[in-house]
Amino acid sequence: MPRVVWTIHHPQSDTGADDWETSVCSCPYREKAMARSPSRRIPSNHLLSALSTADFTLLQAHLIPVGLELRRSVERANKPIRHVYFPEDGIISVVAASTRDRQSEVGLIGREGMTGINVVMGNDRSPHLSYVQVAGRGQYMKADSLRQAMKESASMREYFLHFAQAFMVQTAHTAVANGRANIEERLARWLLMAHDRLDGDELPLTHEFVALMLNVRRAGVTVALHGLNRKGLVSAKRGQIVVLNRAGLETAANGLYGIPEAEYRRLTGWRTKR
Amino acid sequence: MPRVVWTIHHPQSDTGADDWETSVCSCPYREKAMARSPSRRIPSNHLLSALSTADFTLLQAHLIPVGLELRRSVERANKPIRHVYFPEDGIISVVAASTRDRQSEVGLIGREGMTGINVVMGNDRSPHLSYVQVAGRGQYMKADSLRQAMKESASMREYFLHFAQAFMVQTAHTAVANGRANIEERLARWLLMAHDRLDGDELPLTHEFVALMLNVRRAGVTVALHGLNRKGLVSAKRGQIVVLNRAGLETAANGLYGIPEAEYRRLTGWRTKR
DNA sequence: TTTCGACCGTACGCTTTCGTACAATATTTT
DNA sequence: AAAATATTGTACGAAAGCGTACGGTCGAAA
Repeated sequence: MPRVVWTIHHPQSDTGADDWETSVCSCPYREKAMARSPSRRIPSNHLLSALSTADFTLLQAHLIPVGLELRRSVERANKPIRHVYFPEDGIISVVAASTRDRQSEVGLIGREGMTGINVVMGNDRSPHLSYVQVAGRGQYMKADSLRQAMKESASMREYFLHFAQAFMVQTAHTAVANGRANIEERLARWLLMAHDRLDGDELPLTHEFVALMLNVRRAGVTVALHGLNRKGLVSAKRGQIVVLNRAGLETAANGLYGIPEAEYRRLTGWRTKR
Repeated sequence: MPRVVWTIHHPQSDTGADDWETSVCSCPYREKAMARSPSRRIPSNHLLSALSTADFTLLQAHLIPVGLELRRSVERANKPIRHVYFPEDGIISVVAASTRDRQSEVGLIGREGMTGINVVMGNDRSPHLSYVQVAGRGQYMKADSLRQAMKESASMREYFLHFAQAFMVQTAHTAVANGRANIEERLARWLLMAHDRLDGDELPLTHEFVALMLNVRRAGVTVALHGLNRKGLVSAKRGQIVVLNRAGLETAANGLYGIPEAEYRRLTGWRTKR
């Protein structure tokens, strides 16, 4: 396998965090929260928008809008976690590294969640690393502030723990996918997960990049993508994959997509795209 | 793939739970606990033995010794969890099922831990199932009693959450192993994990059985086992695999073994065999 | 002691994926 | 506009693993 190429072209990485305030979240939790407190400025991160007003207030002063630039390192392996991120657009991926050249994505976090699960679970580090894989924007805050807020609010702590549980299920299904699915199935699953976490249907992804995520050859992704294309499920331009038919992709994922998503729904109220 | 054959021969399954009181745990945590309260009857489950006397007292009255018979179902997918188990010998495995015939082991629990992580995390169910994969013995209690105890003791709750975190790391590395390792490497990893959780060096496992765990052909296990045998790391009889050289197996696992184990150590104090 | 089923060793053709390579095209830089 | 670079399409032999099958052996039950 060739060395990882990190100078990947990502059109989205230019946009920065300028327009984060104008973004729209159609999830019903937001409407409810709006009704509770119309003046409250609610970020489109699902966890933040679903918090009660009281809980959100505990966090509000600590949250800082931030652009998630491609490759920004969010957590390092076995180093103290200083900040946690609540993405609103873009993807942060969690990677387990057994050796330096044997890394593998084990989970993916976007607008449905947060980084720093270990902080939520009462710890300060983990052997995984995570970094921004698709540029976007979000909010972040000091890990210590989060700890303080969770100490003050049991409901917040419980809610974030629910998210952690759903994330565990995602990781488990990554293991299943790696063990028992072919490239096309895994690609379908990954595209759906990315689609859920990004604005629009056009995903700014190169084949090389997706290959990294799936731990397969770049050429393998190209071929699998042609397969999905032939079925009319996606179209592809240079550096871009367009989702045309979500339902079809779910079929193509052959049971690998859906169970973790149902857990996100059940435990945190987050709905994926339809 | 032929339908799962569950009538596997397991010598150990006869022994039942008769001798659980006589088993010895050499972990230093036990010694310490003994010193604190010499009359306290400490199970050889690591989590239980490492609890403070006060915390253990909260659980003690609820714990019931139990034989873990092969195939006993411990948790069902999406069904309320009624009991949690603290194994002392034997292996319980956690399985994610994307479809009925596409199951995959995502984690493995023995004397270092407990089932019911979801209960610890404030929930009552999970989409995974778990059942006894290698017969043994342990203690179990009602999930509600555990909830009550955790409500009364923050330190217990935190400690069990630490275990849950280490378990997450194990799951993540299962994903890595499934994605990037060959059969022999995965076999070495799995044997080490099983060895850590069972008494003695003789593991009562058939090839068919290990193949189920690793999601590979039975014949693939046979061949891989010969590879390890040729290197002098294991020997094998009918229905039994004997670990001869742990250090060698760790080398053979090629980086796939060790990181989760270090987390168990760091977060819960559990030491694997040497 | 014999019988029978569980378990293990081995083989063969097939499929998937890999590693690698090279050319063609799109985009950015000079 | 030309050059450099990034990205994609495609190909080919090699390797790993699969599905399947069959015979041999061990151990438990009759």
